Amino acid sequence: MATTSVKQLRGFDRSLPMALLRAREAVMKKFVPSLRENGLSAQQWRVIRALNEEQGLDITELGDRCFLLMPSLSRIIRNLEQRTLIRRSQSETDNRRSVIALTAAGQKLFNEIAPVSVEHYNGITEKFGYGKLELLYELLDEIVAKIDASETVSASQGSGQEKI
Amino acid sequence: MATTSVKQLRGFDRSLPMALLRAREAVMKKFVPSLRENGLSAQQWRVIRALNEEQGLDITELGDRCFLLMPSLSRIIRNLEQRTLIRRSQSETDNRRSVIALTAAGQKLFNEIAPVSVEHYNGITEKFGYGKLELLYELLDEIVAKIDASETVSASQGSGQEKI
DNA sequence: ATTTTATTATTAACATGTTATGCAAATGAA
DNA sequence: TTCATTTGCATAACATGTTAATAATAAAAT
Repeated sequence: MATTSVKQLRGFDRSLPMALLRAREAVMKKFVPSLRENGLSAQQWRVIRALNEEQGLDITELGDRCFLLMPSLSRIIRNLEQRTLIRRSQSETDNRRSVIALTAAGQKLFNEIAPVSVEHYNGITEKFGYGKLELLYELLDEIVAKIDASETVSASQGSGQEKI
Repeated sequence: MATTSVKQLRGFDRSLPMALLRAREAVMKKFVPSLRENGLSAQQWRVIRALNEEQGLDITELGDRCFLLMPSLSRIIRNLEQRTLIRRSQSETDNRRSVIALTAAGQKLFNEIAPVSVEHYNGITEKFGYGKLELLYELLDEIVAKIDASETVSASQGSGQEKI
């Protein structure tokens, strides 16, 4: 089994990015079609979900929470606004900021889809086991933390950005 | 902290797809820039890596190994072929198939990048711990297996799809 | 042999990922 | 205030993700 020779580049079966990608695909495989039936992409759903958790977020904050880059989010916001699932208004304290909120239609769509999402995740929890799922979350959080820590050398030192 | 009410839709911090996505981003964050310096995307690198492992793959097989869909792969192949990093020839037993191989230039590029990749993954292994990394692989493999198993009810029966 | 079906690969069309650029508004330094 | 810098957001340009449609070849069925 463990014929992987040390210090060699691992095969795809043991590539961490590929393993993470495969797991993500497996988890989403069942849910994406049900989103499509409602005319939403997975990313659009993330935005609606974030706005359901908290209304009136600006676009930068929304990007952080949904893990979307600004250019993608900018297009998604435009799309959802045209479909009147969200509403965009101007911040009163900062004229650069847009403030986003769900419309009634957007809220309604969320309420329709959310139960299916809950059921889906419950199914995965049941199949995989609650304990293992929690362990997986812990490991994922930890690997992110360790990697982030190792590159945040100081942020006040000059050693963070030079040599662009 | 753990105010997540049961049977509710989890917040983003406890969404499995998001956790997997974040982990993947963290792992790749350091490596993608070094690929870009060599004019390659992560996906193009996957293709080159797969061809280094085994030459003469057809495009379908390449897609399976690199976890890329045919349309994406079709464009990537065209791109890499134009840059003469790969060579495309016709299968002699099946006129539909293309057979792909690395050119000398492609092989050279692989040899230049591979050590950096090895070093990167060694760094992650060191930071995160070998045991934990193996545990993470196991959990990821297992969740994929469990999910796949649950949807492969029989494939001949009709009871595999309804009630999404 | 002819028809049907399945496989291989491409292209179309649209959404998103990603880096670079641009611009307007806010902030800070002089 | 004036000027430089930063921040918030949009757009450009190109690569990829994704579903659907298409063309060519192969395999199977009749």
